[in-house]
Amino acid sequence: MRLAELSERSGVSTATIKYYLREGLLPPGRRVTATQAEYDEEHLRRLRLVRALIQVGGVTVASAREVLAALENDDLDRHDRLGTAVWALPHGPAPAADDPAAEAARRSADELLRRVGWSYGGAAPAPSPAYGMLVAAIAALARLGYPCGVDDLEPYARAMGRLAVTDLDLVERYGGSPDEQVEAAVALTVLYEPVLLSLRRLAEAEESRRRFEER
Amino acid sequence: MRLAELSERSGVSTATIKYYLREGLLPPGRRVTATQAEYDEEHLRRLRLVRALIQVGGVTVASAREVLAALENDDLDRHDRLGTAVWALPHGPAPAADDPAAEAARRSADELLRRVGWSYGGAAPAPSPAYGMLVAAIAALARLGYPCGVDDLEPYARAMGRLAVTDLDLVERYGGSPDEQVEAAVALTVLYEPVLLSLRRLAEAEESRRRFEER
DNA sequence: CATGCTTGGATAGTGACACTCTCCAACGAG
DNA sequence: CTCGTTGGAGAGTGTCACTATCCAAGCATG
Repeated sequence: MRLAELSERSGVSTATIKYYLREGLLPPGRRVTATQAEYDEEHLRRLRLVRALIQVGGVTVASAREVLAALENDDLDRHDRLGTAVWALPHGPAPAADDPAAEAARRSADELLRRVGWSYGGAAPAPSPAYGMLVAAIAALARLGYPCGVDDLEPYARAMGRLAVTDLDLVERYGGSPDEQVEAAVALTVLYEPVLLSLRRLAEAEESRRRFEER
Repeated sequence: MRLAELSERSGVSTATIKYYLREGLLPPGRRVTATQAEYDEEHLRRLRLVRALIQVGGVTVASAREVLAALENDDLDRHDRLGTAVWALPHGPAPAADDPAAEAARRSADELLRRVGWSYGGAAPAPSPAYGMLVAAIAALARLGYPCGVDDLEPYARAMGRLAVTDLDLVERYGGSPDEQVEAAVALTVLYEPVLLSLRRLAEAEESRRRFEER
């Protein structure tokens, strides 16, 4: 199909598709003549994934490029490809090393991860960016004086541990080749984030109504 | 304290504090002379909350202003103030009404909320922005062909329902006046989001290692 | 073949956003 | 008195995700 049809079927403007091509988020089409190119279903699928990452997942163009590159790296096994892709997802700046609140937060995080038995934290050779994100969030909570001790955090960690099992069950049930499974795992990681956050807000509204509403 | 001291104790530059004052995120200080103003602990606390919302929670300045305004609206009870504040939190654009994927997603979302017994969904007089966020995310998943049926989503909703109870337990244990509790509820809603997401990514890495790592 | 529309590629521009810089008059410590 | 500091206001900066404009090369039709 031509660029115009790719645009029509994806709902993305031709200008934006050209931008993605330039930025390397989409592989170039098969050149037919000097000024025309042909795109296929794979391009459409990839384009939809890019849109979902950027619009729904809030991933930046630069991060999306890294994520997609990791997905296509045939040198890695499934676990490492998934790890590398998730590594590239956006995460706030790592907390400063000299901040006392960050230092305490780091200790809380380490103790939490030890309790639930996860690696990839501060003790790992290369802690995941998600670990830095966790430390920054705990430090911010502590600075504001809100409860964020290990006992407070543990139920959240256990809940996420259970959900991760559900996540990967979905991925395996989704089936497909290992390549497709890795792509599915990344897509589900990112796209289920707004699902989780919106469900949590709805659940909190419900619970707040039960506890606080005055009639 | 002077602006400079407020800056020092919060770690926010004076230029940025002036910007927040201009934008109405921070109430003006008590004017001492024509060119000097005095700030107190309440300003410091508010400033830290603003920073946490913006930097850790990823809330925009405009949204933060609305959230803070809702917190101070004395006309509402606790539940409504919390609801209004959470209402103002950022959420993607609501899905188009004429999109068939969005329409199917809306039906899934409605069925899901019916199953777990929550209001504030599509059937409510004014559905929460979180509902729109949920529909948009489900629609994106469906367009990509990933599993997002009601049965797939239900465990996530139930998990978030349980966490919401934990959230509000934290708020009530935190104590303080109703005003402070509402502020705590908003802060915990926003600041626990990165905690949840980072824990989920760490948990997925762990689960992926268990299932996929080749040795 | 002439005409006029479409296509893909390159370049520069736009608008939103969160700051950040510059200037200025009024303090106030030495 | 002087000279650095303070708070306020407006303009400027850097980033980011597009988006509008050009242009030359097709292709479709008379």
